[in-house]
Amino acid sequence: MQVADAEGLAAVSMRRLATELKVEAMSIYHHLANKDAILDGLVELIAREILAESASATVEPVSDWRDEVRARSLAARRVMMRHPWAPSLITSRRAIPFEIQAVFEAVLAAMIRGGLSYRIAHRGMHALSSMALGFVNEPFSPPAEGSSSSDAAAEIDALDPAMIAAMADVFPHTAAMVAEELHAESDAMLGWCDSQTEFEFTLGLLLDGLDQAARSEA
Amino acid sequence: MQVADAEGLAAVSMRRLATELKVEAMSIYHHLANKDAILDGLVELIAREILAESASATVEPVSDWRDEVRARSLAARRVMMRHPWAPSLITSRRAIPFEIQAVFEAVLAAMIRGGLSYRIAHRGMHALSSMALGFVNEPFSPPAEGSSSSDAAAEIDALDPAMIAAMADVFPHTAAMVAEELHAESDAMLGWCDSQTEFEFTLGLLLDGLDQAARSEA
DNA sequence: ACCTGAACACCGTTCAAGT
DNA sequence: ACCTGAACACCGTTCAAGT
Repeated sequence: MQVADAEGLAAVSMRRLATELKVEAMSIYHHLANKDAILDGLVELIAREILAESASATVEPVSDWRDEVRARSLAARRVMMRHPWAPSLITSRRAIPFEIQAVFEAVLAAMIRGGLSYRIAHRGMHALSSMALGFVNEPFSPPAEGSSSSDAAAEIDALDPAMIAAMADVFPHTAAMVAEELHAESDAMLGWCDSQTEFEFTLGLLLDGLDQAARSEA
Repeated sequence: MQVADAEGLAAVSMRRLATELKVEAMSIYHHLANKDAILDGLVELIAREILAESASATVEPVSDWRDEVRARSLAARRVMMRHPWAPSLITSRRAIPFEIQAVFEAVLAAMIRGGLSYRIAHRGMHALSSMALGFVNEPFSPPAEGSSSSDAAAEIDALDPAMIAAMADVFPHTAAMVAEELHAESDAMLGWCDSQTEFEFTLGLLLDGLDQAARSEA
């Protein structure tokens, strides 16, 4: 992380990391599978930093859900600004890592506590994360590039009810949202997130909001 | 572009491109300065494709500015979906390329024709492009990473009135927006785009819109 | 003017060999 | 169990040499 912050993510190489650790590059492979493990670790550090940074947002019981979501969004942004390489790294990972999922769960929980339906909250999650990260992978459908047929099988497995039930303990709101949206969906073939619908929803929110801002300005 | 679409941007290497052209890798350097020129070319192709794709959006004189902006946003999205490597490539470029600037100008023009102030339109541009691309560089302040002091000088030069006047012929609305925002700004030291303000504005738009969607649902 | 081969300084990763 | 050196198949780029 120090190397990435100082010289960019491109400077983070196995050989560079090795010299930083005063060891040969090949020694690292005795402790970590490959470079992907290091990148996963970086994402994990970012997620933990976001949770720590947003700890202040959860102290007092808030009246308006927007206050907590706003505070958490701004906290995430502060972390991203400290580590400008983070957004593109996170979005480039094939699946959403566990730790990032935990960040999402916290925001989702705030929305649900605020009385939003899972449907609206789901769309809100897409809107907020696209603002902070750009295009974001769906939690359970990583088509990514170079996805082999075995990966496709893994996607389908990840959507089965047993998997969702197992997740309910750790991320209750996320699991509930997935379950409800899956149930409502008639054609689950396209994946439970219809990105096109999410995009158009966010677009409508922004356009209507801008229009209103323009009117209240005049 | 064919290689990038088929195998991802990582597959686009000088050596690979050379074999594709049935030539040695080093020959390319007699025609192009370096790999950056190839990446610039890819961005240029994407921008042209967006303009072609949104051509249909500009045919009829529209009553509501939101219709044209929506059509252009969806056109841009269709192009991005065809070339999933494009958003991260575009955002990773240090400055906004001329051709992408032309795409922005067209959207901005639609907003201004619709009666939006430059201030609201400016914020709208940030909101829309962060949705489509994630964090986006400011057109005249590419801090990027590894920016040398000479780059910093170039930034300041790009903001001088002569530069803005020269741009007015090509991108009139963009130039007008920059001029007006620069004038309004008391402390131009921080750059004419205050990213924090833009972020909070978009965030507020989304939160208020979600709240309204939740209320109208109930 | 255009192309090429060898070379340099890098990558991630494997594998047999050391302690 | 942990580390290492050599090696393999890649990068972008330079430079002197070819036609």
